[in-house]
Amino acid sequence: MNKKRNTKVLDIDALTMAAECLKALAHPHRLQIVQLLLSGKQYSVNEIAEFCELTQPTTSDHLRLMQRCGFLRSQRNGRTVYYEVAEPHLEDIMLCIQNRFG
Amino acid sequence: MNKKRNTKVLDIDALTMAAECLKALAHPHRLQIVQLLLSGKQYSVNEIAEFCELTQPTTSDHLRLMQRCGFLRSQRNGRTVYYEVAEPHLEDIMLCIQNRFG
DNA sequence: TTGACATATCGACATTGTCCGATATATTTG
DNA sequence: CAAATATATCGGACAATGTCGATATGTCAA
Repeated sequence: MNKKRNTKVLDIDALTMAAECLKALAHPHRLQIVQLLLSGKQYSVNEIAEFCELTQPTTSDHLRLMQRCGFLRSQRNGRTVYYEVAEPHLEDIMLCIQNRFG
Repeated sequence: MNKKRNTKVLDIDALTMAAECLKALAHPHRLQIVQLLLSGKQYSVNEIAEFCELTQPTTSDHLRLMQRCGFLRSQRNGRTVYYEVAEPHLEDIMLCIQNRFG
């Protein structure tokens, strides 16, 4: 027992947290970043900025936002910081999205 | 061939549409409404407003927003308008969310 | 230590989102 | 038609977000 399966109806506090995380995904460039990082590789801030055609500070803002809610993780190597996916569920959600819009 | 399976990498235009839809979900009360409607039943605006403890106009705003992006559908019966889920993928996405936060 | 490079943070500004009260529209009932 | 009920829309107040340039911090190389 206490298998603690999913599919539980969430209360308003859990829904508030979920909404925060959804907001962190609900942006074209942030989705683009997630898609890039889901390839499994790590990418530097500059590589991501170039890929998304964003300025470096804006890119850094997006990355920080997604890191704050646990979607991404960063790792410094010398003067370069590499970002990667930290939340396995991200792949499921991106599959839902690609399934709906692809 | 042309099985046109999902899991395609989306371009920036598709990601922009996806982000719009995610924004429509990224709100505590709207998630609460979706959870309620996913029970399969239809609910009137007033029932939803009472359930979410919102005013009637605010509830109507939320419902309209989710209807505009195809998540919900409405149906008038007399002077009452009933809302229900129109997008089957909503269930998958809510399962992802409940799986992550439940 | 100095210079160069990569990233993070800050301040300002425009845009958007949320919410409500007031009011308009639609429908039924008398 | 008038009153009552259910919903939709509008206008405005206020908060949150997105973006950038300027600049700070961190790291390496010489």
